[in-house]
Amino acid sequence: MQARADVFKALGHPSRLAIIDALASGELCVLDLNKTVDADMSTVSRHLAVLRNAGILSSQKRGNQVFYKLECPCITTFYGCVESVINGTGQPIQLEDVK
Amino acid sequence: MQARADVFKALGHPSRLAIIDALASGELCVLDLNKTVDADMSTVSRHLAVLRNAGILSSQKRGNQVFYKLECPCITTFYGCVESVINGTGQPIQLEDVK
DNA sequence: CTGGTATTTGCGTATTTTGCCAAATACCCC
DNA sequence: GGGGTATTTGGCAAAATACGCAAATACCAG
Repeated sequence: MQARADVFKALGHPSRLAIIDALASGELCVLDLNKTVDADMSTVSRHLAVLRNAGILSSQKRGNQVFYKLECPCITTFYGCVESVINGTGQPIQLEDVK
Repeated sequence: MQARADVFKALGHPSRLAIIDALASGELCVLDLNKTVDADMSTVSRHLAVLRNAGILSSQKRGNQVFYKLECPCITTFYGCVESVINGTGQPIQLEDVK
């Protein structure tokens, strides 16, 4: 249960979701990812470490750079469900609660 | 993107996952949930608020008590994928990286 | 309205997360 | 070896989370 929570926790940051989005179309190096995330490169590197430690990404060093890859593309299939949560599909959500 | 992250963040705590598990079979009141979670009732209440604010649960007050219900049962379909992340199914995960 | 049960909220504290800078490390090319 | 690029790590401060206790609130029953 803690292990599950760790995976979700790793997904619980906008920058990390942006990284996953970027990696959905193929592997990228840190510098590439840094262009899409708008944070210090060291910060991006730490986000990548979080995702890698959770098992969501894998890394491979090639020459000068480190390439990251989505280890589990099924992650992106979550989004449909997450969107429905956000939009309140299924049941009305009290908007003042969602805020 | 922030909204997505908020949903995942809400899922990123073992007690909250336990709550979702318990609610998978039907709605329950706070006292019932408190039995399955092992934390102060006030803490459980706060976890419930987090899940509700994320749109994952809805609440309905009936008489003396408040019943919580899974708003989006598709959440539990995440688990298959999460398990595969945990187990490293799909692609080999370097264990020394996952640590 | 009084007592009792169910739930939430205020508050203080401990812990975790985030993010930057600067320094360290790794690797390539010359 | 020396310089340059790519990435990670140490250290620190700010912000967010987690959690228990006690108090507040809501509601039912008598």
